[in-house]
Amino acid sequence: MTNENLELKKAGLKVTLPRVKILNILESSDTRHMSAEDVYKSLLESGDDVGLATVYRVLTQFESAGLVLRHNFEGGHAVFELNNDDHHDHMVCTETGEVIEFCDPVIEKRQKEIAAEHGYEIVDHSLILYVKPKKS
Amino acid sequence: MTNENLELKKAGLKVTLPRVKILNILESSDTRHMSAEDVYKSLLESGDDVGLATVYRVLTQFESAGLVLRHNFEGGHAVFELNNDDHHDHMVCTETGEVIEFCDPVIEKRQKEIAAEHGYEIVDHSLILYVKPKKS
DNA sequence: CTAATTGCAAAAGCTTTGCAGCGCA
DNA sequence: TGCGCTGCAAAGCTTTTGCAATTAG
Repeated sequence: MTNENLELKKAGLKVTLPRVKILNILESSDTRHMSAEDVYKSLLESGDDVGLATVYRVLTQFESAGLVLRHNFEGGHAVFELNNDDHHDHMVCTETGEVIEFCDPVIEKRQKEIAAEHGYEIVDHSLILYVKPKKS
Repeated sequence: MTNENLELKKAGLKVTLPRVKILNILESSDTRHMSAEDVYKSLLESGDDVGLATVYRVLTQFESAGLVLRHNFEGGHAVFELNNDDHHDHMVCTETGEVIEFCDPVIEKRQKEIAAEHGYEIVDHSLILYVKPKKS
């Protein structure tokens, strides 16, 4: 049994064609961050006839199962990426749209401390830097 | 001339009733962070007949003018707050919806450094901590 | 007076949902 | 076979836009 199928089973999801195909696209795409529309178009290009509604449903199920992460960058639509369990934040280039991942222990630590100072603990967090190439 | 009117003039916007009223609501509301819908409902409650479309248009103009800031917290709708020129980030309580503002120099500094390490400079950033009350 | 602004309704864009039919276990 | 899944179309939500009427300067 393939790796994808195992992941689906573990998530308690039936191994269906649309789910396997969507998982494949997320795994093989060279852009790690895709919108539902991106995934949908990618399916169409591969000649696979999957409805957009199904793409949304499957991505939402994957998110609940912890297989993918959903981000709300600016621009009105959500983007999804495979969850590799290596937490990171994002830097989005405002000129090229390029997305760079990073993780900074100093920031992570301060976040926890700040929440604690206010009597809270962190459930989740979202840090996005909107950047542009530096003139050197 | 009132303070609000001056702010509008400075922003190059005609001093119209809807604009003054919306600015007033933002200034006098006890919840600093309001959605367009919140502002709209608040207007209706005051007996002011302003269209929702106008609320959106005015808030967008205010944002362009630097009078307000727009944030995309989770939940599918944007929230607006008056821009006091004191930069801060946000902590949103997932249980009560309460919004707490904070600013941490250590994090701010690291953000700039990280962007620079990748050859970028920061245009804008968004840091939101989703938190819950800590069991003590 | 004239250009900017508004209100209404319609449209747009992303996402979700109802339902009948299809497919995996 | 049976329940879950899919596709389609329709609806939902927030936000934007076209246009005629109104208003500020």
